[in-house]
Amino acid sequence: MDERYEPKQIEPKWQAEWDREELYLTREERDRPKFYLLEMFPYPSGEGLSVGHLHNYVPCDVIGRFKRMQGYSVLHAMGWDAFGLPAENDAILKRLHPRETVPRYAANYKRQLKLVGCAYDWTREIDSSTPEYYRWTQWFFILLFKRGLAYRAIGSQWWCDKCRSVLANEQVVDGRCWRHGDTLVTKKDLEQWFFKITDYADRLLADLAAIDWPERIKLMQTNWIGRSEGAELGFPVVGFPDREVRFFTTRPDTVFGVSFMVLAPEHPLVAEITVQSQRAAVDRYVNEARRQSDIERMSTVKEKTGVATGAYAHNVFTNRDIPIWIADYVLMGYGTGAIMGAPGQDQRDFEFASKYGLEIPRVTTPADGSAPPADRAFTEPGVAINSGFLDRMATADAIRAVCKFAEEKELGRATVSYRMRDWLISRQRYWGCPIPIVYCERECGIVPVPEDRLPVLLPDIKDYQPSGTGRSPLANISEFVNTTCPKCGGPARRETDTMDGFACSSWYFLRFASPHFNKGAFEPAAADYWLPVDLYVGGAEHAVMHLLYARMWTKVMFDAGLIKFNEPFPRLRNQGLILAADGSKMSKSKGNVVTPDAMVEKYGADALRLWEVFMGPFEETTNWNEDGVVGTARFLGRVWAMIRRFVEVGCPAGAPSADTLRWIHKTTRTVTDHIERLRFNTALAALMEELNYLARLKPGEIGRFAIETYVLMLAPMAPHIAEEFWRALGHERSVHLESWPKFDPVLARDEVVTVVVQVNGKLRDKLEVAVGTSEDEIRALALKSDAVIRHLDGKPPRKIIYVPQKLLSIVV
RNA sequence: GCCGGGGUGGUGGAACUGGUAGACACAGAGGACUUAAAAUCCUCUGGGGGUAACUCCCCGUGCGGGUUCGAGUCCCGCCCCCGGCACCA
Repeated sequence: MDERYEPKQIEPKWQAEWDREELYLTREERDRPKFYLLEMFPYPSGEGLSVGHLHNYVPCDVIGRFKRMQGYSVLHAMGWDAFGLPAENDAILKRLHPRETVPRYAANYKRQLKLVGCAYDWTREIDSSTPEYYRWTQWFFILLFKRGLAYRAIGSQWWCDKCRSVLANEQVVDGRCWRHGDTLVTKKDLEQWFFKITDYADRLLADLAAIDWPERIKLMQTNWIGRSEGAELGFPVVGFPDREVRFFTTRPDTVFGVSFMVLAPEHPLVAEITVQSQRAAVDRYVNEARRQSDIERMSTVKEKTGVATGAYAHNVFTNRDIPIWIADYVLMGYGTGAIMGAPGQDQRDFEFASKYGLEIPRVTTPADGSAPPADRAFTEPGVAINSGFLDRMATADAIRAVCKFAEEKELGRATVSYRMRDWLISRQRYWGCPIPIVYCERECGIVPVPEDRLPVLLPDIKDYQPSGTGRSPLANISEFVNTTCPKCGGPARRETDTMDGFACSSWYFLRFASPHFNKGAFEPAAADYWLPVDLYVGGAEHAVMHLLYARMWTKVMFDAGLIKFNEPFPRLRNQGLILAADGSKMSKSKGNVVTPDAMVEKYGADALRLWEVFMGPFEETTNWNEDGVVGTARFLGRVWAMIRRFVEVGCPAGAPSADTLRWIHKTTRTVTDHIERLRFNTALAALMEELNYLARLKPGEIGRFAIETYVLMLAPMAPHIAEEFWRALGHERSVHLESWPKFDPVLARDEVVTVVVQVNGKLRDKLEVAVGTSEDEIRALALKSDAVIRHLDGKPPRKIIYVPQKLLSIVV
């Protein structure tokens, strides 16, 4: 060993050696317990990895190495979420081609991950933009299609002018595009492909109970799915014998208080029922609503607006005709696009009715007999009044009664509504997985491409820029578009839209189990062994996108009998964000990105790794502070000095003292426990504490056992230096093939404990006593203590509380 | 507005189920080594006060109350920060 710790002398050397030994190939030994560890696979960006990204990858690498040492077969691989808008947008900006940039960026990510010593099995690397991969994305599309879960529909869709494509609901954030925060989305009428995720709403909701995920992610999904129980009812339109306004309500008990109806401006009935005198005003309002951005339209602070259609509906409960209005607070996409106005019991309806002078009947009153508020709606459950056959019923009973009545009279039924919409997956873009569908020009209609003719290859074209016409650039490639119908052989045209990038990431976790399998998306036996993922780690930003989609696809595969599990990620954790030193986000445009390359150059990969885990709790957001790397580098230098001294005197076997033995076992216990609980910062602190103890001893007093145990525990976090130590200690084989040390709880036990003595709840003395000292002895010792006597002030103790081996509390 | 998460020294953060607040580090101060500097090592380091000295005293985990022998931790009421949702009938 050199006198000084020089990371540059050892890190490249061991990385090359590990590669040569193929140390990190997955050991797929099916009789061993398995551990499938997975980070959300990244979209390789041109900016490369920052030290912020490593706050995810380094701790996961620690877990993978730790589990491997514990004897698990570990699957830990990396791949690239390469298809999709982010990659294409970047290439457009740089006037390059994604086919060129994506592999280049991915290679750079890979280089950086290797630079910091991450132990991925690179023989399992995957790239979602390669035909070997997207062939199976297409296969899944067809699976969904065949199961009735992929359908085509026309409708008003979110459109981003910068992406020049439609977007899914999940990709619209605050009325803006998820990739272009400065661009408000608009609506466009297009025929599009959807996945019927709403069919899975109930299961996606119910199965959340059984998975170990951060509570806040579960909540976001729960809110996103937005399940509401209620009833769907219909009131006839006066003067239109075969027309009715159908509406959904969560409060069918308030039907006797319905004094008006409101349709969404886009509602198809509007054009039909509007009376001549109102037509101009209605048209103006509808156009205005369409022009408005949704961020304006959905603002809750905005005053309610609306226009009467002049038409009336018949409230079959009150037997009265009530006006039908249109208003933009009613959304076409939820329920039926129409509501009943019950202003006495709904605050929004109350505001609307107040503004337009509509009647405000009160049909619910507080159960305790108090008066309902006069200046707003009473929205709580209570007791029905002025409600015919519902009078005096509690809200819950009245709801049931109305549903029963409605079913008997065929007016409607109890039902459940969700705010989640189907997943719009068509994109009018080039860089995505082609949708494997053909439109037959004779009579076969929509025909899926047969499985044995997959993949539908993405043509290699130069001008891939989105057209903005609502059609993908693929529509201009006649060789691609024109084909024959797989069914009848007649002339046919290909679907030219590509899939949302989130389709590719909805099944990739299965691909790692058998990444080169070419007879299916995955090899069943491999999937059975490895899946589901034992620990899934990624950012919280995917809560209602990737994480919801992947759960849906998994359930589809489960239903199709392809896999035996129905949740892909039973245990999920979100790593905390690393911000720049000033608390802002790291970005190239701000020039505040700290790269692993710079940190490795300055301090070495191991010191960087240690600081990544030491700077704070894994799941919490922290600001980057380079000074900390100095500290972890210094720590490694001190370990180096200790081990060098030990090696120089010939690695004496030594006979550790009881104290030393206790330190070893206690530290092993702490480090094991804390890594398991993903508390890497405190695991490392325990190793630092033990070093502070060991470094004061002479090599002969420490002994080989203590040194080796220490090196083994350091290995997952600082793999290079640990390898250097291990070999210097005379071992032929890599430290990373060794077993994780076990601790002996008996040897870890303290011989002396500190018992705290309190008088009236304040700490007054500390007694160092042998473990097992009796309460009586401790009481006697405490009452003899000068400090205690002083604070007792001559009074006799009224009460003494004893917490064994910990504390004695005297009350006077 | 609603729903989560959080607020602890100069800084990052420790403190398992109510039981020694500030582990482990960073920064800072002083000292050793050195011609000097860097590196390294040692000591001190929440605030205030007291003492010849100490094993001394008081205060202290966003704010105000409460429960308890004992509260960073539990309860009630506020303030602030971060994240999510936001007219979903």
